[in-house]
Amino acid sequence: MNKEELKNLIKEAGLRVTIHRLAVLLAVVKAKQPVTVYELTEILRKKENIDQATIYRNLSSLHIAGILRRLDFNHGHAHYELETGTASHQIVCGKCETIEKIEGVSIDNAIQKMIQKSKKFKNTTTHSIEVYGVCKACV
Amino acid sequence: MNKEELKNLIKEAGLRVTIHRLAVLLAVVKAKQPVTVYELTEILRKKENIDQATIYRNLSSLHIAGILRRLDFNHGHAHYELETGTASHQIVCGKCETIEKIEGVSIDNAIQKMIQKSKKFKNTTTHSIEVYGVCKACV
DNA sequence: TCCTTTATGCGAAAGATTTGCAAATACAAA
DNA sequence: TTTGTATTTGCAAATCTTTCGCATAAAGGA
Ligand SMILES: [Mn+2]
Ligand SMILES: [Mn+2]
Ligand SMILES: [Zn+2]
Ligand SMILES: [Zn+2]
Repeated sequence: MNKEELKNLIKEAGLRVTIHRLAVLLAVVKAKQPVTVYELTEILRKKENIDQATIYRNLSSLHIAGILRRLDFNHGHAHYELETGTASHQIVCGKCETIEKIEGVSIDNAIQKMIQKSKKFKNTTTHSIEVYGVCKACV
Repeated sequence: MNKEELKNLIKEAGLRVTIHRLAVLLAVVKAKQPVTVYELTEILRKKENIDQATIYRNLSSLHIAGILRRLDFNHGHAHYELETGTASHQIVCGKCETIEKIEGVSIDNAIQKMIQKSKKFKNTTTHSIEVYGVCKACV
């Protein structure tokens, strides 16, 4: 995902391509893990002169537009990552705040079964699995 | 899970069985969905004279003891349910705050694969799947 | 360039959770 | 049953996270 592609994502969502919005999106995409507002503030305040409220508003608009995914991990604060498709699988340490993203494992069958069993939902868009444990560093 | 069994859970965790702690646990267990602090406050303030801080502290101690599971659902506040085993599977509406618990779908194979792929974790304890979509009422 | 809508900065407010401290309570030992 | 000590609670204040109001600035189509 290069800068031009990200610009197009924003445009296609009907949002305006501002310096700050692009910078927020770029920072989320560059991060190796789902990134918090606190971390984004650190990253962006150095280069840009960007207000905290602007970060929150852009994360929100990009999330509503379906460009970003929001994850909480039961940390009491939000984390964001690029909404790439339908799945986001992570292992989360219950002691420290380590998160490890795991790719390449599908649970599509299980999701289909869940939708079949559901009474309130006809179909779904995305899903996330959080597997909890204690990481090697914390054992 | 009756009151005596819950008392034993608390004792086995090395915690003291106080009226408030038992009331909090009982209220969580009785709820049909993962319950929020706000809801617990409403429920418990009527019968008991219990402070908000006491609710938070008991939810925390019961969670740390492994008796309660905490779930956020990206709502910006915590929800709690009884920690029954290893899995908690929900479908969550992205518009309203509807949550539907789905039971009877296993993803143990996928979890095993995730642990195999992990570099930071040797084993794990619990997991949750949140499937996101828009519920029939919100479509 | 002009116009209208959308985005931003700033400060304040709201919502969620945690903390310090003194008083009350649980419960094991005597 | 009484006593002693560690845990729990109430209360108020603090902290952390997120949202909002409003005036100004910027985006982007006409
Ligand atoms: Mn975090
Ligand atoms: Mn909720
Ligand atoms: Zn850890
Ligand atoms: Zn809904």
